Amino acid sequence: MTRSEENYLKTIFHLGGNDSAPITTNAIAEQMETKPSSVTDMAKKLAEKGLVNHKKYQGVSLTELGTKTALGIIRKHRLWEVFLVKKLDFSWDEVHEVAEQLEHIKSEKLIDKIDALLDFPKYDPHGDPIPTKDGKFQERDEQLLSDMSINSKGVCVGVKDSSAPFLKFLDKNGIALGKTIKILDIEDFDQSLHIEMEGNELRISHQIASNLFVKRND
Amino acid sequence: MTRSEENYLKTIFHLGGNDSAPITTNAIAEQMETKPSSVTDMAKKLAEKGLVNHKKYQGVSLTELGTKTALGIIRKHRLWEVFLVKKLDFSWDEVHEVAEQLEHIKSEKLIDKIDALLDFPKYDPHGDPIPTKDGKFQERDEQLLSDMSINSKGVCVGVKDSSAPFLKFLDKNGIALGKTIKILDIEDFDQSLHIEMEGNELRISHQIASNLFVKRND
DNA sequence: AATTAAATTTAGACAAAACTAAAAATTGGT
DNA sequence: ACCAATTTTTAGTTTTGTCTAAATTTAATT
Repeated sequence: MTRSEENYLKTIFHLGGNDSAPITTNAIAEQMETKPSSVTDMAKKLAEKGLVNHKKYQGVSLTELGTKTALGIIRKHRLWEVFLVKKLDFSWDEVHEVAEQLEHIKSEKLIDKIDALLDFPKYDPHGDPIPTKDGKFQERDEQLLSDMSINSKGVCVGVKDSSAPFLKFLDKNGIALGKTIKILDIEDFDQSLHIEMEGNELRISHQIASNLFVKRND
Repeated sequence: MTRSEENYLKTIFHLGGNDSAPITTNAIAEQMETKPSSVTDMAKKLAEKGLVNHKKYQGVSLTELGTKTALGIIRKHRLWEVFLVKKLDFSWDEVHEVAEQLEHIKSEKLIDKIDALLDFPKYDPHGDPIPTKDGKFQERDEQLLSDMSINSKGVCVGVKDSSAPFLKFLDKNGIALGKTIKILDIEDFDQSLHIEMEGNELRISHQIASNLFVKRND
């Protein structure tokens, strides 16, 4: 497996899609900031290796093997992110870039030892679940803060957008995973939210709320 | 810097050589298990980037910039080796392969944090010195066990050959860095050594002794 | 000094992964 | 059902790093 092949598999996985709703080459190209023709070339190669299904003009979907492989890479990415935050004091907005490199290191023993060192974490610093060694996902009961109603409460368990600017915004406003948020009011005009968090009240836009996952507990 | 360029610089550094005694393309090719013509191609590229000096048919030597770059890679390699042994319980014969991959990760912050986590080690698990951030080497007063004389004593401080088979041999015989060795006798016939180490006596071949660095202390 | 042997470089080719531009297939609208 | 617009693929080119085979330079020997 080359680095490029691994990156394609990961992207295809993240774009979702299944046999009945395959991913278009255009979508993959846009996500990877490359050209559709390059995607077609790679799709052929991956199809030959049995990692994706690809019918001409009909898009791409992961095979079982491809899914397993993608999950392995995502597992490594997320474990390295936890390592960087917990052991090396990186902040959650700094880890992605480095993990993009570390996820391609080939050593089963290495990643298993990192897993053990971290005491087998279930979630990465952004709240995304870490697949188990045998490719199982710990799905979680969660919903977007923007989908909740007035007076409901929930614990912040993840972010949908894990870009540095968004994460820095959260830091600046004291929003972090594990904190409990109560919705005091929702503005009719722009759907902005008035929330309470650890005794403090603050206002956040709908766009912020629609990128925060919470676990409802009221 | 591509991975390949980094590997060439590292190899050229390890082969030693200086401006008055440059490394031949053949030597580099043999070390890297590639062809001399490939080395010539890369030598040109590295020369253009100011990393090596290369005169046609006259071999290759590192420039100051090339040396600095090579030391940076070697620093990363050796720090990762220490990490693998101290934090993840790898044995010293397992670390090289993985470190060969990890040394190419590009993040100054990452390697500085690893350095700090390990409490700024001066030597790697094979006793090789770790260059400082500004490219300084901690040279050490050491000599080969095979160059010492009868009745002299020394502490084992490094291995010349760090291949897995040799390291496993040492493990099997209880030889490790930090142990004190006294030479009881040297056999005229084959230069094999009769040594004492922590109360035990054993016999080792000249070949073994010529791959063990000790610091004399008698 | 000439010739041969060895080392090194050049020239041309290939594979991987990308690109551009052109061709082909699909989709949607009428 | 057809035409136009969009999407996707093909064909041909580029770059990086490698190779083989041929040519060239250096070194060694007589």
